[in-house]
Amino acid sequence: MGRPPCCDKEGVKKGPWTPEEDIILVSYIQEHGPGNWRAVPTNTGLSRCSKSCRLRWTNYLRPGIKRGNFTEQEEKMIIHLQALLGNRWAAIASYLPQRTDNDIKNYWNTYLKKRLKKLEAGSEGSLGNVYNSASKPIPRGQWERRLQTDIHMAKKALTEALSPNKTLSLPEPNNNNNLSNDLGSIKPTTPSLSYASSADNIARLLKGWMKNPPNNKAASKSNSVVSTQNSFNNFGYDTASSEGTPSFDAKGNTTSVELSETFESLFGYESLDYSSNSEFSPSLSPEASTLFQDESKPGSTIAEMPFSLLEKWLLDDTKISCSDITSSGGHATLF
DNA sequence: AAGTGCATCAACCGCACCTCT
DNA sequence: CAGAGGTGCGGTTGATGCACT
Repeated sequence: MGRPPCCDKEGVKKGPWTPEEDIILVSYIQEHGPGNWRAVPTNTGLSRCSKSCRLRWTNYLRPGIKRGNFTEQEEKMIIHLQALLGNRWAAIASYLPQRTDNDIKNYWNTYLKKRLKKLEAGSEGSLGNVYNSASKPIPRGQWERRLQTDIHMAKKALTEALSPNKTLSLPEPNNNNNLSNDLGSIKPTTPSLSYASSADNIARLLKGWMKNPPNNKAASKSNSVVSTQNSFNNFGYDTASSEGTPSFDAKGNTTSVELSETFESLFGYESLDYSSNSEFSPSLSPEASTLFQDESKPGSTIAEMPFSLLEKWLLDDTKISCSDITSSGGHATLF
């Protein structure tokens, strides 16, 4: 017996979302919160598939999303994480605040993959810098070995971080900047700004829409959320109390592990430039928060999820010794 | 200026997983 | 335990814009 489609194909609108649809969707979510997507088209009157609504929200309308212009640090992170995790874009996105898996996937497929290919082909690209701060071209084998070493270092650090005698700091929501800078300690993060910045994000979108009337494609992309930006403060995410107060924190679990900075330090990155964007502070993206704490799963906590994830990762790989890594012929086939 | 090819990215599709009954 | 429904994820597509000729 075949499964019925998530939505009947007839009467379901496809294609780009209009600002009006965005407004409707955002208003609804504002009122009811994300989730129960099945009910969204019914309750809003949108002629959209529930999946389409969810996608639109998570990839575009959701507050706290940073779009375009990947920084060099983000680029490096993506490359490292892709090597570590493979094409698990959602997982990768969880380490890149503000970025959606779709965004990262697109960026990888359209840009990074090609550059890496070029690199592999022997041509020098700036990506060579990822593994060579001196910006010198490095032979493939060399940078791959270097990658392997980085991976090993990351794992080692994580192992230390997760070891019983190394306590993770689980800061108060507003205290997340005051974390150990110990290389091995994994910085917990709060999902804070994600939703906290929602109003700002939406305001930005709105600005764009104002500048580009709805008949313009770009306008239809962003904007929308006009009348709702202020009310995001009551979004159920408590963006108002915002000053970074995690909205997801309703359950009192703000102890997610932020690996991004761990990776940064592990790989010698400079800090991601959150400071350049006052809206941002290091934290998990909503994506990450979703990964680590499903809103619909009361039992799970931010604290638990990343640990199990990391533990699994470590356990899966503790068999791979450093020597294995460095002598494996230089291929990042860890999984 | 017009035509063509390429790049980008939002959105769709299908599968897998999870939860509930 | 099994089946159904809901959600999430990754791969892929298609529309659009841009660059080049």
